[in-house]
Amino acid sequence: MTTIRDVAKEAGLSTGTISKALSHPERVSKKNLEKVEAAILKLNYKPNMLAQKFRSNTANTIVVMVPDIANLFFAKVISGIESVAQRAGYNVLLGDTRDSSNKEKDFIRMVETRLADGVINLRPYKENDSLLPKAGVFAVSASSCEGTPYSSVRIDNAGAANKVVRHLIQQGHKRIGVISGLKTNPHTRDRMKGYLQALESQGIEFDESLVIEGDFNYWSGISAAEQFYHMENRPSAVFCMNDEMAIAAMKGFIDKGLRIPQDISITGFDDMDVSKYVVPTLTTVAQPAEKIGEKSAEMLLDMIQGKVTENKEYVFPYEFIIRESTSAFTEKTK
Amino acid sequence: MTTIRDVAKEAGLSTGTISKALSHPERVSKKNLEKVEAAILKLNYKPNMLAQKFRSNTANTIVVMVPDIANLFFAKVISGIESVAQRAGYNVLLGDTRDSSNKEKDFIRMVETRLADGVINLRPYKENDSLLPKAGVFAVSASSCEGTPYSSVRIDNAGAANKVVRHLIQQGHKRIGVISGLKTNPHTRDRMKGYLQALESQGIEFDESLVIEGDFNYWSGISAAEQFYHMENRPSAVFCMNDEMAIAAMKGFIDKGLRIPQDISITGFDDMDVSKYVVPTLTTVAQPAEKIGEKSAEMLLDMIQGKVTENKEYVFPYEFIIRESTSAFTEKTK
DNA sequence: CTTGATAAATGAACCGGTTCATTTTATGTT
DNA sequence: AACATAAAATGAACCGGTTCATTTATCAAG
Repeated sequence: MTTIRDVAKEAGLSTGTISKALSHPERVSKKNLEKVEAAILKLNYKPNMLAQKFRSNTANTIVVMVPDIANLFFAKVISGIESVAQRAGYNVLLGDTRDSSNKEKDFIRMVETRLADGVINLRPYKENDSLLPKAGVFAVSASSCEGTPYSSVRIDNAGAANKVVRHLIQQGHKRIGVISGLKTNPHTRDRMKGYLQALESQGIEFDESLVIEGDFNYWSGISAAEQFYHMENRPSAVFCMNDEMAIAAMKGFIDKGLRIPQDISITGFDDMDVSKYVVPTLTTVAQPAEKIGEKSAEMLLDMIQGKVTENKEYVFPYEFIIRESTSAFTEKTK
Repeated sequence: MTTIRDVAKEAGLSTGTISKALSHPERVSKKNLEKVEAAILKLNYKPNMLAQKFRSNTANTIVVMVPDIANLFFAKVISGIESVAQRAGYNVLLGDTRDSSNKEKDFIRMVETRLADGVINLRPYKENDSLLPKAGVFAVSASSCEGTPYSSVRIDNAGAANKVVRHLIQQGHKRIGVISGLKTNPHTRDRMKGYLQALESQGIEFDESLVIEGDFNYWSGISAAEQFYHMENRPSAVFCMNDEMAIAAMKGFIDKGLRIPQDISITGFDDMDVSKYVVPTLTTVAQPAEKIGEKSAEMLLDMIQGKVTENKEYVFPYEFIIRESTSAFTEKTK
């Protein structure tokens, strides 16, 4: 392995000059700059970045902790993070935590041990979550929820849910079912809040039996649809807390012979790509995933570079997209 | 920042002993091990991993170059890579190349500069691709195609395409359209080969006008469907080179009033999650994305650790999944 | 041709671990 | 108790960059 000393010898200069030629070429004479270049070329010298990072004590790396990369929403957020990080000369270390808090600890250790400069956490903060914040660890929570105790980027989940449900009510729906995420999930909590606010503001009484707990995955949507189908007094619309369950619910209802939206309206949350492909296309809430990623990365870099010291919260606007899966309430002929 | 020397002083031992206590505790006396532990706890010492990596000259990191993480297939492959890497104590550096070969060069530089030990490339190798292999750079191509000049993991694309098309022919279809990827894409080439082989083996003449070039994205599927729809002698089945275009084509045909599969059969490639959700569900080829990722990582680690020196090729079995979007050919009533 | 000021180059020290030849301590044997 | 041997501990050197106090070169003005 050729080192900077080899280059120095080859060029007939000192190591200090070589180093400066690489980092501050304007402070080296033209003549010597050429010599350095020639020597580097001749020896095919590649500076050892580990040595650089070690000496300068900056990893130029951020860790992104993601519960599951094979989730399109997260993948898009990461994409946004990557583009900002790359532009700033930072590397992105991927931390697939598989929802394990042990693994999260491992990744946080990376910044404690100077391997990375900061962390972006893609899973929402849970109460009593002792993981973050920690002294000396710069952290940002992307896709977070209300009340996160460190810097965070999110949309107004409650407001979005409120908007969706109000729309359904305005379309004449009175019995509006919910397929929620896990009750313990903070997003579930925020979105449920919006649902309840919407009912209340429109003077509709809350019926607990209309809420079926899912887990944000396909099969829970199928199973929830089944339960709704067999219900005595079936809801005329179902607010699903993500698109995956919404698409599953549609499939579930269709297989039972219901028509969407004529017999039952369905709404989702996230606006995954597929949501505009499915038949019928899905009414849903779009989160600017890529932008959330970009903003998170920008906020983290600002903290790392000392431009910002206190925690901040950034709330992105969401977009409510009305497509084919919802329509006005009509008295059904059974 | 507390260093190993601080710990040594606190414990009344030498740095060498501390270092050994951390890496080879069995070679340190019990008594001193306890002292070390106490000192570390007291000082809250975290070893500087950058220094470790620098000294030992092993990054324990692999770079994964991906053209686009927000693509579910890639995301799954990455997920597989991550799980293997994590288990082996390796970190995964994410390299979103956005299809730019400049960015690929940047990421390859990371292994040349000792920042990473190897590279997994998720985009297929193109002819005259001077990027890899390079001296001293361990590389594996996941999701590759025939004739990749370095270690690679892939499925038999040609064979899979052959199987799909043969199935359609056996169902009585004679005019089988193709929505291909970009002609320059190696996967397109391999799958096209399979299509041609299937036709030939069944004695059907190739009609060039039945091949419409797409780009693997949704809109190209829509546009191709439009072209097929207006064709004089429309095909009775269309082989799409990925699911996204297949789903788009279905939507395109449905919007024109065609029924699937009664009026036209559609097949995809990849078996994205959605493909079992769409109506009708899509007949397609499943690639074991996660396993491809795992295998790629295993192969790379074997190379890095010197267990394997020559290039290898691993071909995974694919799975042909027949769903609702295909049926036997029937004479249509226009 | 000095002189002074500025720009450029030098090279030793340093970052915080690991390594290994050497010394010290512990263990076992007769 | 004396000795051989093995186990444990030591600490200086090292990895390959960067940094900075110091030295040397450059150039304009007197």
